[in-house]
Amino acid sequence: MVKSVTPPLHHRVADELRGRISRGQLPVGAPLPSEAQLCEEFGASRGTVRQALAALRNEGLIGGGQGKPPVVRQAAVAQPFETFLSFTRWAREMGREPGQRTVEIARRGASQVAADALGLDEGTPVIEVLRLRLLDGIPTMLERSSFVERVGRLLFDFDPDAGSIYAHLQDCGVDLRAARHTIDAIGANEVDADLLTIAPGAPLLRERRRATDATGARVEYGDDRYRPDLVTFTIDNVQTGRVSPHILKETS
Amino acid sequence: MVKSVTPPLHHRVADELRGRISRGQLPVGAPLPSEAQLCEEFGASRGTVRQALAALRNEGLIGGGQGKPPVVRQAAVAQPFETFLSFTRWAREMGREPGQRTVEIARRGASQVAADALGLDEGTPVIEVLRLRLLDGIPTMLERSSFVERVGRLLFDFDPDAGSIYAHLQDCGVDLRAARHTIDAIGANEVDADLLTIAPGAPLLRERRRATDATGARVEYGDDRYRPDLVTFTIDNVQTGRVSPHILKETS
DNA sequence: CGCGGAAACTTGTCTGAACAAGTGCCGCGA
DNA sequence: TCGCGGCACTTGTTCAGACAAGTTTCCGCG
Repeated sequence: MVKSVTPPLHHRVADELRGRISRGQLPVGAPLPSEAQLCEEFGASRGTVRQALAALRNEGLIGGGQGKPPVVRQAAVAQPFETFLSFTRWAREMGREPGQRTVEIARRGASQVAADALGLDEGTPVIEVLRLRLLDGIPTMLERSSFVERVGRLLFDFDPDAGSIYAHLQDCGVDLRAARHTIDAIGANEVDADLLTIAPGAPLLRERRRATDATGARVEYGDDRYRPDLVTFTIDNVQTGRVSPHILKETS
Repeated sequence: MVKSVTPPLHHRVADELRGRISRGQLPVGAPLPSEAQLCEEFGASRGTVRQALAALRNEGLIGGGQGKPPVVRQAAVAQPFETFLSFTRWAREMGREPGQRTVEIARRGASQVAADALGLDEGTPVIEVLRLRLLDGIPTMLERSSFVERVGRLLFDFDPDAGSIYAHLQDCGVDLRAARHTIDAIGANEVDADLLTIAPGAPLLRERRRATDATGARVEYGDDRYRPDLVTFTIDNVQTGRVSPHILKETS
């Protein structure tokens, strides 16, 4: 039984506007309808409409100043967040062909490290996924994920070789909101070396990830190991101005 | 004549709360005062307080769900730009004692890699600096920098063991403005291993840097190699919101 | 003592209103 | 014709109130 409630009005307004922008109905640079017009169109009060506009502003979709109607800024924003979350999407954006092979998916007691990162007791059941990621057929990254049971459960009725785990979770109503990534280097162990077709002990670029949902509850602990000759991380910094540092993964 | 207007109330509320969080007055995990309490404290209406809380929420500073008071998610963070630029300042902010030993400072023809990064011809004179950086006396990072001659020249009337090269350049009117950092992993070579007191071939976390001044001219190419057991990079991502991801270096 | 449920409390959503502040345009006057 | 003032329109800020929905607390009943 799916609980099917109509989403809040300000969400519907925001979604509708997002849709018009992404459909090109509101082209880049075009001014949005005034708040008063939106109020009338959606039968909402101004506060509600402003709430929707604030959301779009946050996403960088619209900009504009006082006295002037808001203006469409850009159609598709590649959130840096996605960069780390969806290997599939990232690869395609780079013009490479993503591939993957699920080595293992299992329900077992959390390891010391994973339990610690998820705030669980060691041995609490979690769902572990071990996937080998390919770029144009070349083994590129090894992904070890531990999901808390509440979320990982959703993965058993899903073919992990089909596509993005995150996209599937999103569809199931899990909304990954924030993540903390820790980047370091580590030597390849026997398993790493075997799957990534490199020598044991070879340096790997490691990204460990702790993802949380909207409530701040920890949902996933991940350990991704990249071949540093194939993937690097890039950060752009600007001292003055308010350009946000951009994080990119790049292939070489 | 400075136009001194009092900022909007919801900004003042948000700033005050941000301050309490970064001062540790509201520790991580602690619940914020309820909206009603904040209304009374600031003499604001609930709408205004909610506007302030919404700002903090999409900065990722607070989280929480309906029915529960919002919870402090993470403390405020340092300026990401400085993080990569000044080892000295970063170390002190971490409460560690920075140290350094200048292994070499020389004027010589640029290597292939450095020339490429600086947009020079191979063999064009550059100033190269090789410094070993210490944390609490422990060799932690090996820094190889190549400065274009115009800037590097300023380094000869400066004691590189005294403190920050960047601070000195800033004093000399060189205005480092932007940088692109590329992060990967690499095995330690003989020199690295010797200076960092690790085994040859051990994995190192490498950050390569291309810094430009205000005019966009390339000024420095750097290759920093960190012991991954001592230093990691951390990136915080929040999905909604236009908030810049924060990049941190952390010691372990 | 334990458990269920009601009550109190908290945040989420929405409305309607008012004033301030910034922008753009139109028309009047020089 | 040109310039400038003012008006109409827009967004920004703030308030007060109402109901919905989720959480916590606590009391009374078994």
